[in-house]
Amino acid sequence: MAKTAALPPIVHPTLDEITVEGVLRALADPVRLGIVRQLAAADRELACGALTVPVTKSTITHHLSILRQAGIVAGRQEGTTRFNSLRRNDLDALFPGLLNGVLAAPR
Amino acid sequence: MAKTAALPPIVHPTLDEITVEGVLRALADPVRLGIVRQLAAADRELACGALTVPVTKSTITHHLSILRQAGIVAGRQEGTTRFNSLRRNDLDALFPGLLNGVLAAPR
DNA sequence: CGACAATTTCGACCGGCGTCGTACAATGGA
DNA sequence: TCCATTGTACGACGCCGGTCGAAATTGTCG
Repeated sequence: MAKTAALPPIVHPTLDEITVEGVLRALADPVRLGIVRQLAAADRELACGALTVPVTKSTITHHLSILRQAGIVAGRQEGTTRFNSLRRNDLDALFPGLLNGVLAAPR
Repeated sequence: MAKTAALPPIVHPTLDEITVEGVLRALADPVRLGIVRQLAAADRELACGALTVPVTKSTITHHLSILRQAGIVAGRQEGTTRFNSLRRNDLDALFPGLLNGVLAAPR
């Protein structure tokens, strides 16, 4: 009981808070790019643990935080699990073609 | 004397040497993004000195070098002046929509 | 030739970021 | 109730990269 009411409210930037530079900075890291690619390929929500990345969990948390702040990823809490999804619609609306161009890249 | 430049041979990556991560890293800097925007807006070659950026000349050189190595900018030497242009066609071929998305961004 | 203009190179500084390990919190089951 | 699972918070460390100033290179014009 005694809910310490401390569960971190997951905040996401609104459309007008998302900047192209923030998005580019967030994507300009191999680990984060890998995460985005996996989310795009899965085309559904993925838990942190379902991501295949060459770093420790705490680092994953850090990267997901950056991706969320940049407006690229949305997070939804369910129990002890946090599901992450691509904000594809929002990104396409703001920067048409950007995400496609990135994902279509051979490398 | 038929001038065959003994100047620094300006090297540019070929299409298959350009990586999306390199491009994203290069674009993920406000100064470089400003340079790219100016080149895109001008739609022609621009000399270093014609760029409006809040840094020193030597820093501009550094940024242009990175943009060139990333495959975003092409350089052409003429006298003491170096003209820079966007490799728009190449980028569009590799990452269709990426450049447009970036340039169309409100901010 | 000599002065000037355009840009690069070099060296140095320093702040930020990616990384890890450990400790901690919340949840759901045995 | 105890514990396993899942993820976050925090502090520390090392390195990469953006910045500058000064010196060097190259070309142009008197």
